[in-house]
Amino acid sequence: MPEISPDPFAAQLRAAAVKVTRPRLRVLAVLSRATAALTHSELEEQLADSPQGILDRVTLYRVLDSLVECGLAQRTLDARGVYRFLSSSVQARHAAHAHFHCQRCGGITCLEQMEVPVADLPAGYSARQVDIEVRGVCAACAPLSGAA
Amino acid sequence: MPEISPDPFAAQLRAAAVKVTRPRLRVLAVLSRATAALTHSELEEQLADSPQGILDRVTLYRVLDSLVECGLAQRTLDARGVYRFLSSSVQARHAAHAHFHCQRCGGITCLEQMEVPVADLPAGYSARQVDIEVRGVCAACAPLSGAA
DNA sequence: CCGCAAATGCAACCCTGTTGCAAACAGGTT
DNA sequence: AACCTGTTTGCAACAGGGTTGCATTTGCGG
Repeated sequence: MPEISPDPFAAQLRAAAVKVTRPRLRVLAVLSRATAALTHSELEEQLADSPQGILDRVTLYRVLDSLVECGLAQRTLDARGVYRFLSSSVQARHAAHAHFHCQRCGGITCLEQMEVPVADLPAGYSARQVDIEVRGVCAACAPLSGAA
Repeated sequence: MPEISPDPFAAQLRAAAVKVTRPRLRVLAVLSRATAALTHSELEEQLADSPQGILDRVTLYRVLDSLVECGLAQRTLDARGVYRFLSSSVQARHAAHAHFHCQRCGGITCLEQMEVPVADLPAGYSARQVDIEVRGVCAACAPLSGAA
């Protein structure tokens, strides 16, 4: 009987007012150990390798949904259109700023110094996130940029 | 015998050095009539409604691939991770302004009124285009977004 | 200890995008 | 005009990500 277990993940779940369940604890553990955003299948693999064995695909989706909904995780789309999940604590270190995409080398650079404008939206719209993508040619590629 | 047909889309295809085929003409026509980027299934629907009837799903994908490859269309990912296609001529009119991506329906709206900040770049970098993507919930989806 | 809502697990499904292959076609050649 | 060849089309089947329905289990407050 774990009355108030010392588990920090359980505490996070309680603080977020969601039930403390084994699948949620397992997912939270993997997510907060990760250094980058993981796809559903990457999470599934890592969970399967754990001593507790596989976690149902659908359950994993639903656990992720609940974690996103209660703010403990974030969901983003990667360049292939696949969802990636990130624990919010990890995300906090990588906040909202502009990115530069070099059209020549494909590299992505963070533009920490560029200020993010306030979204000016039509009535009824609500913004959750503003992404700025500047496309052009980076310093390394500038000398070569004659050929498109 | 269409030596040089008056069809402007055929001319575009010839200029791009790809064969002039009925499916390509049909897709180009729909794309250049569109005011926003369309998904594959939206295109499929619009084509099915035309007098020429349905166009094969796979053919549509391949036609879009060829149009993207020859530069007559552009492909982007929407907020749901679904490809959207835009004729390049439409894209030209849509250059530097912000877009709103609804996270619920995936729709993309132009935010004409939102000013685009000047890119503040490190030395050596040059910007060609600044994309602003505001993510959130659009007016149509707002009423539904509580019951996530 | 009970009860109930929430969460889990399983099976089946949908949708987007791809691959393989035979038949049809575009467009230059004779 | 008929021919030839590489491209394109259409069909069927597949793959992977993500979702839905439903019966069973479980967290947790009473």
